[in-house]
This record gives sequence, C-alpha cells and structure tokens, in this order.
Amino acid sequence: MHEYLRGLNEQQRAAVEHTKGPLMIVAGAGSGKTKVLTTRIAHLMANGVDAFNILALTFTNKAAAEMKERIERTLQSTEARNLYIGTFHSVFAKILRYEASKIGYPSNFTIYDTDESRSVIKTVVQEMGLDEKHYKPNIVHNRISSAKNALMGPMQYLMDSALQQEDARANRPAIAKIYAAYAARCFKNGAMDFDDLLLKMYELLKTHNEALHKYQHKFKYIMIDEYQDTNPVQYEITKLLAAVHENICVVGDDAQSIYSFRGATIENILQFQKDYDDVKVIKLEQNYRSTQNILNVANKVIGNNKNQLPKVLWTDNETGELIKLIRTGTDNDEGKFVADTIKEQKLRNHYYNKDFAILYRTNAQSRAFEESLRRMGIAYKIYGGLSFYQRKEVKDMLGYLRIIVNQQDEEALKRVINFPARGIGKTTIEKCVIYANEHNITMYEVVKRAGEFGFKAGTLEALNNFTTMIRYFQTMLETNNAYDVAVQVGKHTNIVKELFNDKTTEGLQRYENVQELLNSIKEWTESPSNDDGEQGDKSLGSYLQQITLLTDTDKDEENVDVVKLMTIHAAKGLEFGCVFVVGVEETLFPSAMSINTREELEEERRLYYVAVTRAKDKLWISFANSRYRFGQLVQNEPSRFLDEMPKELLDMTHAASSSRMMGGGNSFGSSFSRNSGNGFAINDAEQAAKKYGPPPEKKGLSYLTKSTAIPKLTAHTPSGNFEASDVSDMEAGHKIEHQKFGFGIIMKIEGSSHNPIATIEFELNGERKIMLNYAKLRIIK
DNA sequence: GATTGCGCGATTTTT
DNA sequence: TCGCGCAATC
Repeated sequence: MHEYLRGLNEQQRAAVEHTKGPLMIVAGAGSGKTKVLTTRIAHLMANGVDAFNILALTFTNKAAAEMKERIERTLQSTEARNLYIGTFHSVFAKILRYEASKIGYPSNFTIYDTDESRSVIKTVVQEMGLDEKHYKPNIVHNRISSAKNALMGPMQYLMDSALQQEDARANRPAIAKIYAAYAARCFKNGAMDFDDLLLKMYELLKTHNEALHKYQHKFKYIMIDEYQDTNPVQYEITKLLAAVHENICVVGDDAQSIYSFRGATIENILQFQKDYDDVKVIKLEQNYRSTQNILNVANKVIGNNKNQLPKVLWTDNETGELIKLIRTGTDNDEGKFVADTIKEQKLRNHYYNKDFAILYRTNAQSRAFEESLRRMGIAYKIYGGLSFYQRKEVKDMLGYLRIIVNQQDEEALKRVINFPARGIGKTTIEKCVIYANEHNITMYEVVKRAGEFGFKAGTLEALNNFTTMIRYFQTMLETNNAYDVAVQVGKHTNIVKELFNDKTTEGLQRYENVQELLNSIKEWTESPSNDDGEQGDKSLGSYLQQITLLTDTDKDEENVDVVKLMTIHAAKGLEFGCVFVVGVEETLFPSAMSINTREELEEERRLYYVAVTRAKDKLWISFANSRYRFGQLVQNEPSRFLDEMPKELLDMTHAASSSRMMGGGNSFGSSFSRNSGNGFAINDAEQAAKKYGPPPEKKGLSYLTKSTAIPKLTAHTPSGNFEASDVSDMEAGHKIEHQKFGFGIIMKIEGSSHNPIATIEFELNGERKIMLNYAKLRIIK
C-alpha cells in the first residue's frame, strides 16, 4: 500500500482510489476534504497520470497554493507545479490570455475589478444621457453580473420577458441597453470583468471547436472544489471540458452553499448525478475538526433547513466545552468583551493570537473589534474590506503599468492622464472621450494624434508630453523586466517622490504601499518560472492579470501571530482554535435583506453553520442589545438562530456572570421590536432574559457611551384599542401617546426622511429618542 | 483648473 | 459616522 493512503478513513480512501469516471464527494465540514483532494491528485500522478493533464479548480488562490504544496510534499517531487490548479477565474484568465486572439481580444487584456466595472458603467450611463440617480452603478452592475453568470448576453437579456418586466417594474427599463453598451465598451477597452473571465471562456469553447478539443483532450482529469458554490457558467464550462473523458470529480457540501448572490446554485450539485451515467457518490461524514459540542450545535441548527442532502456529521473528538453565549450592551462592549476574553485565554490557556478568529456578517462590524484590540495591545489583521490593490496610490501606479501594456484601456488612461497633475483637465479629457467615440477609435489614439483634433497649444503640448512618456516606458519594456519599468514609472512620474515628501502618517503609509507594490513586482519577476510549459510567463501583462484576482486572504501568513478578523464568507474553508461569532442579532444576522424568502433565510442559516463549524476547540457567540448604525444607536433583538441551538450545549450563565465587562443598564426596556405585532419589545426582552439569562448589570465603565444609560422605565398601559397614527403626519409640538412610554410631546424630528428619529419628552419616562418607523405612536393633538 | 467645504446617502456577503 | 459628489472660490 502506498504510504500516502495510510491515515485515510474508509470513505476518504474510496474517494482517492476511485479515479475513473464521474465522482461526487459530499464532504461535511471538517471532514478532511482538502486531504482527500490532494491525496487523490497525488494518487493519480503516482499511477502515471501526467500532471499536465490534471485540472483542479478551487475557490480561492490560497486553497490552490496549499493544495499544490501538499501534493509536492506527498510526492516528494516538484512535478506538482505542472498541474493546472487555481481558481476558476485565474485558470481561465490564463487560458484566455493564450487564446485571446480567437475571440478578438488582445492577449494583454485588462481585468477590471468590481470598482472599475462600476466606473465603466457610470461613464456609459452618462454617455447615454440616462439619469445617474436612477441607474446606480452597483445596481446596474449586479443585474449585468447576474445575467452573465446565467449565460445571458445583452440580446438575450433584452429578449427575456421576465427580466424586462422586473426592470420595468423597478423603473429601470434601459438596463438591457446599458448592458450592451457596457459590454461593447469593455471590448473596446480590451478589458474583461470578473464575470467575463467565465463567460468568454464559455464562448471560446462553444465557438471554437479546435480550442474545445484541445482542452478536452488536455484535461483528462478534472477536479472541482466547493462545487456547491458554482454558478451556471462554471457548470457549463466544466461540463464541456469533461465531456470526452468524463473523469470529473466534484467535491462539495450543500450545507455550506453561501454564494447564491453571486449566481451560485445548489442545483448544480443536485444535478450532477443526473448528468452522467454511473455517478459514484461518496459521503465524508466524520468530522476531524471540532469538538462534539460544537458539531452538535451546528448539526442542530442546520437541521432546520428543508432543502438538503441527507447526511450525518459525527466526530470522535472529545466533548469539549459548552458554547459560550454572550450578551453585551453595545457593539463597543462586544468589542471590549472579545478583546478581554482573548487576553484572558492567552494567559490562562497559553493560546497565541493566531488561534483566534473574530467572524462577522458584514465588514462594517470590524470597527469595534479593531479599536478594542488595539487598546489592549493585541496584534490583529483585518481580512477583506479595502484590499491592498484597491488603494488609491497602488491603483495609480498600476494604472500606468496597465496603459503601458494595453493602450486600449480607457479606464487606466483616465486615471493617470492627469495624475500627478500635468494640466490635462476635465474638459480636455471629456473632449478626448467624445472624439474617440465620434471617430470610433480608442481614447489613447486621440491623445496620441492630438494634433489632428485642434487642441490649444498648451494642452497639445501636455498631451504630447504624456504620450512621449508612455512610449518611453513601452520601449523600455522591450529590453527591461517588469520591475525595472515599474521603478522608472515611479521615478519619472514623480509619484514616489511626492509620496516620500508627504510626511503625514497616511502619506508615509502610502509611500510604503507603493514600495510594497514594487517589491511584489520584483518578487514576481524573479521567482522561478512555473514550468507549465505553455504559458510560463513573467511579463508585466501576465503580472497585471494575476494580481487583479488576488484577495488578501490569499496571502499565506500562517506564521504571523495575529488575531484574524473577517467576514464569515471570507472564513470559508478555514479553521481556528477559538472562534468568536459576533453580532448575532436580527436584521444583522440574518441580514434584514435576506429574510423575505425561505431560500434567503436558509442561506443565512448555512452561513451561520459555516461560522460555527470554523471552530476547533472553543466557540463564543455574542450579540449586543444595541449598536451604532448610520451613526445612530439602534436596538436589535437576539437572532432567531440563537433559539435553534440546544440549550443544554450553551453556557448562558457566562452572559450574566461576566457582566463586569458589559453595560447597557436596563436597555432592554427600550428596545423596539421590528416584527412583533404589538410594536414594542418589552415582551421580547423578558423572553430574552428567560432564555439568555438576566440582562447584564451596569457597573459604570468608562468605555460605555452615555447614550446607553437610559432612565428607568415607568410602564404604561395604553387605554382602549391603541391605533398607531401615520408617521408622516407627525411634527414637533404634537402631543402623542406611546404604547409603552405613555404620553409625551415631540420636541423635534431629525434623521433622514426614511428613518426619522423623534426626540420625545415623556411625562413619566423623560426624554427619549424614538425611531418612528419602529415605534407605534398615536397623535393626541 | 485645482482646492475646499458642505450636504446627502449608505451597509450584505466576493472572485 | 464616513466617504463621496458637487458647488463655490481663488
């Protein structure tokens, strides 16, 4: 028996050894999925399959890198570097770069990230003379993105009556036209967005038989990780590629499907068994990651979902500690609690920073934890949010490199043509764009031939100087490597010098970022070619294409000792000794946007499942009575998911006994229910108190914000049938009755019109700020 | 043509 | 609260 087969359980081994024909591995959380995948590839190679003939598609670059490394270790050989392994996006980008001319693109095509796509949409909407307020870039982009992921071009979009009706109803009938213009503009710019990397790959295979045959033949063995998160384009592409050999192995867990907003559909994993004859299905149900308590909680919660493949996840691991449930007064208290607990755990149980992860639903929640960790002197890193490559100074530098490599790229040109300022202003740029559109040439072409378009002498000179500089960089690129050119760009444009002279903290940071960028280019240039025989390519163009697809979770920083903060989405596939799942409140988790259909809610629940199953040893789940949103303190109920966890597995006394780090006073009494029919939350508070222990006592801690201290409530019982009045009728000066606080006078109304906040002086309960949308008030006079 | 300041709208999740 | 877009000003 091969050495690498030892240490696999029966099912894992069966999955590894089943190499011929379609295979579906249903892999529960923590069931050794990566191990199976890597061992399976090693096994193929050990049995004579050429690495060049194996395609493995993963969800993140990090997963790909990790797999590659593990295979090398298993086989004690560098052959693994010949594997085609990476994310859908990066693998297809590589292939498209090679095949670009077949579909009319330059091989140096630019890849637009989401920001750039939106920016192009914005220009297109402007140029079409449409109302920008109405056709907001992110809304339009989402529509287009969904269409692309569903294999729909502009024409099909226009012909689709369901989509047309939706757009008409939303009063956005021009989306199909914008889509067409956007696609045309991207093409003209020699650019693809993220979705194009999939869509164009599909089109390539569909329209070019020789390309289809080539890759069908090349990829004799195909493996796809996280299959539950693939979307229709990805599904169609892999189906095409696998059609000849049918050696396709998909790995997934329907319980962890969390990307439907990106077009992913569980249908793919359910459909797989029908697509091929004789599909072998193997279930990996033993969990090696978590304690029994953690796993039991996770199983119980996910059991509330109706749509799922039957499986039972179990573990041999020890029972472990109870799951600790924590209620805090505010989001700041929550941050403080987590930082305190980390400090305590490090001292008591000798954990390192890197053993901890703080997982939240939205990026905006990171702030409170950032502050508290910084105050406690605990090293941390936030993943997600603004990535390195999205920073302005980095984008500016990259803008130059992009226009050097691809002169069609109008986005890049507009970004750098007057940065640093060189007297080419808005009007000039607008003129260039108009001339370009009129003559159907690229904007760069207009700039290059500025003399033909009647610019004023000064402007003309500025434009000419600019193109001379770009041309200088281009010729330089012929004889120098990417790094040298990048350094020259920094010098010649004065970008580096300007940042260097900026001695503010931010300026220093920006300078360092540019230096880091240069280092990364250097590293790329000098690292050994990856031996893939066909496209081992160290050109600047290749560099630019790859970095757009990088996220900061991809950077392997295992040995850096920091607490990790990230969204639950970003945490998929990762595991940590100690996990804090925070902000587990209604409207936040589940998100208010995702509680309208069963499908949406079930996805939120799967997300919760993913969060909980990241933990190996210890799990804390926290929620706050109130938190700042839009700069206002708002109250939330505890999440419904908390009710779905079996109480005997929860340590709820912790919430009450650790009140030393929590505040909020009697803030329960003032929380407003969003959905309980009677419009106030005191019942919820009582229920919550029963369920999760008594509300934390206030101990006057300095970090508590004043607004959490709310005067004691004097209860009020409304007279007769209480009928709430229309919010829009309310004005300052009105006398009102509140269901719980009793009679009062509206002092003022502020806040936005869709979220008005009234300051009301109550007879018995003092002055309070009331959110009119949630509270029910009756106008007396 | 660049800089500053004010007012308004925004929060899901990401390759 | 924060960041962005727009308008006013030099």
